[in-house]
Amino acid sequence: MMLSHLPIQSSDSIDWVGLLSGCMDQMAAPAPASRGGENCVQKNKGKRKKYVPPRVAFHTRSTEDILDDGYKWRKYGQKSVKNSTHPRSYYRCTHHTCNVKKQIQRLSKDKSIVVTTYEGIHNHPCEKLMETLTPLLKQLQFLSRF
DNA sequence: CGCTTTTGACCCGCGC
DNA sequence: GCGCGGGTCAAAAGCG
Repeated sequence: MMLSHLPIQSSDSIDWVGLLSGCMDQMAAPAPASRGGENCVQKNKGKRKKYVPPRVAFHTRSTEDILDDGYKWRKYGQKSVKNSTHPRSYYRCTHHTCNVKKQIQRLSKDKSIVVTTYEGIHNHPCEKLMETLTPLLKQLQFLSRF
């Protein structure tokens, strides 16, 4: 899991709100069927509820809406929510193999706070992260020899 | 030219 | 059963 890597620049505080439901054991999220009626995978099978994908939410103090966390996101919707004057944006990871979603919302109380909610786990490596990490890892390996 | 964003419509779950 | 709120789709426009 790589969740603590976020290279957040313009934020001075991150509060985990976070629900880590189901944790990492169900990271292989089944691809959603087309749209509409088929997306409710295993409704009442056994005692499982509904299949809740692992979901993580955290608050970030930032003036920017979009936190570049190393992955590429494509926006697919925007909705105004109740209890908030600001709209909520829906993003999806652009990797075809990876159906991780995230939604970004601003607090109506404090518009300098951005709530980012991740849903699902990336099942592919993050190139940007690797670029950053590789030289560090090499250095670590080198240093650990002494 | 290909990919992303925008935006209204559509669909579904849930509460009443 | 119906209405509302919230999530997603998809066509068209926009941008590099």
